[in-house]
This record gives sequence, structure tokens and C-alpha cells, in this order.
Amino acid sequence: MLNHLSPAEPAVASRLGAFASLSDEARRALRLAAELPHRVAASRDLVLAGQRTSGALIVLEGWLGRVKLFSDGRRQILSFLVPGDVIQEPRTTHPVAPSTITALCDALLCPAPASGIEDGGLREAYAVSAALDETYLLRQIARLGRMSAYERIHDWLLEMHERLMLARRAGPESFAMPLTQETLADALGLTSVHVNRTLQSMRRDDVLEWRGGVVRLKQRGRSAAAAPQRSRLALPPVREGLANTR
Amino acid sequence: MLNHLSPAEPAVASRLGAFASLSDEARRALRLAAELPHRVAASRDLVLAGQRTSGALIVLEGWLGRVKLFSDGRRQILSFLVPGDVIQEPRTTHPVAPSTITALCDALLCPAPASGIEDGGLREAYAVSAALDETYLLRQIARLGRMSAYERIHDWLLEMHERLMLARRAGPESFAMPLTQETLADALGLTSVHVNRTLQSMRRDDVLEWRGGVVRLKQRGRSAAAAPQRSRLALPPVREGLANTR
DNA sequence: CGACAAGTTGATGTTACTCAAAAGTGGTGG
DNA sequence: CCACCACTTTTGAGTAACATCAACTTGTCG
Repeated sequence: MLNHLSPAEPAVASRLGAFASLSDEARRALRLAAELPHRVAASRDLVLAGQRTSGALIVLEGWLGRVKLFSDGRRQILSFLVPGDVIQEPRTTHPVAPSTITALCDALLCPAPASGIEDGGLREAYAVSAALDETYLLRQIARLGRMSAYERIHDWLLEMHERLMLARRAGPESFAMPLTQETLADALGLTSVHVNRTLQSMRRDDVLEWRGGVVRLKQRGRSAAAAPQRSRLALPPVREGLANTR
Repeated sequence: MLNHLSPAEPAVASRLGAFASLSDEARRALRLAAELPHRVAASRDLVLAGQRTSGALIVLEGWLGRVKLFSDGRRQILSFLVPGDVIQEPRTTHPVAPSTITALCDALLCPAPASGIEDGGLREAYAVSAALDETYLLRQIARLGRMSAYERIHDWLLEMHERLMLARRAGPESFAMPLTQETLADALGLTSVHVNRTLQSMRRDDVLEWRGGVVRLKQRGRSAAAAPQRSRLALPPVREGLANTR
């Protein structure tokens, strides 16, 4: 495991570079940081909720999850961290991790270069990254609160595709997905049995292929009419904004 | 409406003062800001998702919600904003609101005093406030993803109680709750009918009183054994942290 | 008093959960 | 190569939680 990892720096530079124009120095700092990678084995905790944090990190390779465990064994994955994502420190004087972070598969991280006044765009890139992280949390809330299982999975796949595209980790309609259905269930507030059945119905609808850890989303631009049942894809795949009252 | 509002500044100073030791100047700045309150009528939008923000705000009075509306009419309340809460700007150069913010009842806000280097603790207080906001989002995700209706309502009431205590807006086990069951349903991913029935069962269990817009939470410290059914209060009211995998 | 919003109740339908077991997958060692 | 193991995916049958639809009741306020 963790054998032929592609050179990770492009992922990072690609994602952060999409958020702000980075100076050559900034890019060099990122490349340098990526040369001191920290390895985390699958299902190991990287950070524990409530403990003091030890500096911002960038994900180079692999998927991690912010996780909440209940005392009776239930588990909720709060959010995902994929290559290019930044794990930021709270800006308080005694920064404490708000949640446990677990590696969902073997992963590779590096310290995030510090941003200063003359940081060649790094500060801005981190700020945009943090703002995006918040929109992902909000989207996750809307997903869990008001979407059917079918919609949750579909919306989540679209989100992960968008996110992996930022780090050049996805093709135009496919990407590598290293999670089990069980893990997916813990993220989407479902049981693995129900995830399995819903995936089958998506395959029947010719919306999805998922074999050998690679997901292909099909007919991305199809009309809502293509969705058979009322509550399935009734909403345009959660485009941000515009929703408005009165 | 909006008639006899108690002097709002104490709420703000109480909450932010709990997060950092504020200098007299900082407190004066907060008091000053609170003298230019901005009024928002119930069900009016304060901010629209996707639009440029116009400076940080502090809630003086009333409850607001960050809201996601679906094109088919479904609504999800993502988070609540109560007196003392700070609506922060993203720190990007082109700050854009990540969600619509709607007044859930008549509300009063004021601009948040800017924080600088010598700001008497304001920056720190804002940072702690932002960190807390994030934990509330994470808790909301865990609530929606893995709790039963009964647990969701109970956990949410406990959270709101804690939060209102910070702004001295709650007694030891009661607080004013200006929301309808319908609104609560939109926050907890339920229907108002089901919220109603669940509230009744909480009343039967002698966990809750709710009359005339005032909520009383009873037997706060009771043992888990007091909870009759398996899935009801099986978990210690979501104490943060400590949950851990191997 | 009348009107409108909020809360309540009943009957019924559906989504998703539970429990249990079978079938597929990949890795390891003999 | 095969037997074995652990893990994941898949299937079936029964159930529980929550949604839906449609009244009806209870405030509240002008």
C-alpha cells in the first residue's frame, strides 16, 4: 500500500492555485513542504477532537474524514478531506481541534507553508479554501436534513467530483473512490444495506457506474424529466446560491 | 413587536467577554456599535447567498437562521444565530455570503467593531466565536445524520440553552423560544407533524415543558436509565470530543 | 366576532432500518 | 495452486420511524 503515489505537489498547487494567483515563491514553498510528507495508515486518527492542534496541514494523497463517534457505536462522518485540501488551525490563541480526523485510507500529508504579509497569494488561497470548506459543511447539512437517500448519494458524488477536479484527481466524469459502502453510509446518515440498494437503483437508472474503486457519473447534464420518481432528482443538483424567499 | 427589548449590549459583552478578556475600550466599542442597531422584520432576508457581504454583524436581539431553500419548496435551516452571535465575513478579498440569512422573528443587529492589533481582545473573541460556530455546524451534521427525532430535538434544545446562557438569555433550565414547530422541523430535517408528536412524547416523559414561547428542560442530569426506549437518549447529550477509534 | 396562523389528531403510505445469511473479493500462507 | 480468512457486497423478509394528507382545535389579534 502507498506504493506508486503520483507526484503530489501538482495536486496542491493546482487546487490552491485555482483560488489565488500564487507567486513562484509560494509555489516553491508548497513544493518544498510536500517533500516532508507525513504518512497516515488507513483507519488511524490524525487528530483527536479537543486536543491542541499542531499546525496546519495539507492533504497530498488519500482521503480523510472528520468523524464523530457516539458512545453507543454510531458514527457520523462530518466531512471529507481529499488531496489539495487544507486542514486549518483555529485562529485562537489556544487552538483546539473541533473534531477527530481519521484516515479513511492510507494518506499522505505535509505541513502547510505559513502565510505572511508578502506570501505570494498563500493567505488568500487559504482563505478561499476555508470559505469553501464552510460551504461543504452547509451543503452536507442540507443533504442530511432534506434529501432522500438517492439524492444524497447523487449530490455527494457530484460534490466529490467537483472537489477532486480542483486537485486534478478526476476525469471529466469519473474519479477514484477509495471508500466502502459502509463508510459512505456513515457520511450520508444511512445504513450500508440501504446505500447498497440505492446504488443499485442508480445503476439501473444508468446514472452511475462503480467498479474497482472507480466511479463514473453518467448523463451529467440530463434533464430533470429523466428522473423517474418524484423525490429522486427533483432538485437541480444543489447549485449554490439564488435560493431566496420573497 | 420589538417593543420592550432589554438593553442589548450586555448580551454581546457577556458572550464575547466569555471568550477573551476585553479591555474597557473594546467594551466601549461594542456599546457604541449597539447604539446604531439595524432592525430586521420577521421572515425578511438579511443576507442573500452568493452576494457580496457588507461587513461583519452582531446579533443584539431575536433569532435568525442560515437557510437553504430548494427549488421544489423544501427548506433546511442550516444554523441559528441568536443574541451575542457574530456574523463574520469570509477573509477573502471578495467576500461572498455562503448562505442566505433570514430573520426567524423580529431581530436587531449592529455592525461588529473592527478588530486590529491593539483591539483589547476583540480579535481573539471573534476567533473563539468563529471556532464555536464551526462546532455547532459539526454538531448539526451529527444530529441530522445519526440521531432519532427524539434525540435531535433534545440535543438541539440543550445546545440552544447553552448558547443562550452565553448571552445571559436563559435561566438555569429554561429560555424563551420564539420559533414555531414548523421552523424547528425545517432545522431538524423533520415534518412539523412529527415534531409535534415527538414533543408530546417528551412532555409525557417529563423531559420538557413548552408553553407560551418558553421552554423548560427538566431533569437535566438524569441517568441514561431514565430514558425508556433504546434509541431515545442512548447517548450522553453529545458531549464534544473524546470519541476515538483505535 | 371573524380570520389567520399555529398546534393537534387520525388514518394511511413510504422510506429506510434491522436481522440474518449468502455470495463475491482479495490477501496470505501452506 | 488451493484453502482459508477477513472484509465487503448483495439478497430477502419483516419492522419501525417518519412522511403525507386532511381535518379539526386552539390561540391571538385586529
